[in-house]
Amino acid sequence: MTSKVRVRFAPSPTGNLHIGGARTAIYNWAFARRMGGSFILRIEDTDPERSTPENTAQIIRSLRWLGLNWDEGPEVGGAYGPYLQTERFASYGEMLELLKKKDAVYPCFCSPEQLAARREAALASGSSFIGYDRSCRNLPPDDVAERLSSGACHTWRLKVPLDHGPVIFDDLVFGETSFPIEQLDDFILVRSDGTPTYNYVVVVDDALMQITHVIRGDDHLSNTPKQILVYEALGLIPPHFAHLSMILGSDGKRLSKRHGATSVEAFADEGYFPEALLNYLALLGWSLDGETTLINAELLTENFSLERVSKNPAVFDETKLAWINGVYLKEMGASAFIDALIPYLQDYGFTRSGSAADAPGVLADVAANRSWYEAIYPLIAERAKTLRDVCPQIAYLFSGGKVALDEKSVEKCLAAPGAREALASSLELLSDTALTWELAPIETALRAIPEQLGLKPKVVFQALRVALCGNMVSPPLFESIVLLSREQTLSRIRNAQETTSF
RNA sequence: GGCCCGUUCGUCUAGCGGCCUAGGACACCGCCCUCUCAAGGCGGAGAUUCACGGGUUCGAAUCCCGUACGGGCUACCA
Repeated sequence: MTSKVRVRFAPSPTGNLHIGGARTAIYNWAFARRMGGSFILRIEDTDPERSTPENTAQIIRSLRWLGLNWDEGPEVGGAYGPYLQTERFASYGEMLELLKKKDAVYPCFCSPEQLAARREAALASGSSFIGYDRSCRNLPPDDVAERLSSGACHTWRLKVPLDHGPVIFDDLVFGETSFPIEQLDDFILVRSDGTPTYNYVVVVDDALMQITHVIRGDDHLSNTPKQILVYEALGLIPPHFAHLSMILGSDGKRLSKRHGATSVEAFADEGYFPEALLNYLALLGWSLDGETTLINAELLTENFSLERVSKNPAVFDETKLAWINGVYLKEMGASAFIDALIPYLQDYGFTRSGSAADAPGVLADVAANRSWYEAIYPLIAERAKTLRDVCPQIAYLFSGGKVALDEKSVEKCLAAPGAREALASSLELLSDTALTWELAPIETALRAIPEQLGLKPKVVFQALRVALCGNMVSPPLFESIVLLSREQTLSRIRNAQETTSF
């Protein structure tokens, strides 16, 4: 086949975009870009009960957030539209007429109750085949015509060619796969209410949109032979298929809400970067070479290949995602970091003027104190995995002249022998207005204290840390002092002295 | 029940007949660095030798057949 590659991602908007769907979308996109083909987004919204426009909008937002772009689909249009299945009903009807003309389908008048009863009976009798028994397949033509004209309730079923032989296709991930024809029943194409079923619409849409490669979850592997039969009934050549194995939770079961965050949106809210999620998902089930753990969109789209997609299901490991996210955090730079952090600062209500009622908005505060905010970045970049991690760690920078002291830390560091002297000396040195409020002079001055007092550096600095940051664990001390300003630093030391005086 | 698919360190994976006494990454442990925590550097443990059992072959994690386990389909859901 020499025609241009055309692939699609076809989510059904019955919820938000999940990790599994996101990975399928990424692989389709990467494959299209790698092959110089087209990536198409099609919304499968034929289930009116569960599909909503909100979900569609949400899915599109998540795909965009991930950095994916499509050549055809909602929002961008294209020559093979519409791209919402609910707007494509006419073609399903036309194709049904074609199938009727080819005598490839027949009406079935069995009721759902009858079918269920027969299925149960078949199951109970130990029969290996529990599909439709084809009782309407050979009804006398006159009878059929009569029932049809009298408006009898009926579905349309595919007339599976009995002499077909096994349905064989070469899956681009799983290799040659074969299904015995006896296992395939005359499944329903069009329901009694006139709506088409999934295995029918997906074929019509993919055919009409001239999709060349169907890349989707392997829960569809067993549906593939049915769809191939529809292609054949229509007189069409089926596309290539590539099935992707599932993503599992840590317990080895299919990933679901039970496992915590599973939607792309949830990860975005947690403060994961799109580049990091894309990176992680790209390598969850596909590998560049077995060595590469960090990959960006460019490298991915230059090298993606279906041959290197893994057949095994993969367990989703948020710890590794977090590690990757940390790498991106460390590399993004102060400016981008602060921009990304703003929503979280707003969440916590952090501004330089503390929680005063007349505090300016976070946006204005950041704009007015840009360099101060950017100075936070080197303090935190190595200590946080996600943006949401950041705020608790930098809360002490936003509490003004006072900081809440952690009890345990006070006990361990402020109540320790030498702590009082350390605070007193620090207060004295830092009060000296001759001391320039910059990192080097501050650090030089404070580093002299341990020797002067005959104390271990650790004792002195931990006491000061607790006094200033409220906790024995914090970002670097001297840098924090610079950010806190002389006024706040002195105030916090005095405050700590009061707490510890006895 | 039937059909289909899968099975390499805890996890993601490399491996497509000899380079494997199985490599990388995350996680884990230790040491170094150090004002704490991280980060970083160095090292370690970790796969009863590649689910198990048979073959094929001079030679198998790699090919074939069974078994076990897991998953999917078997809907007038998608």
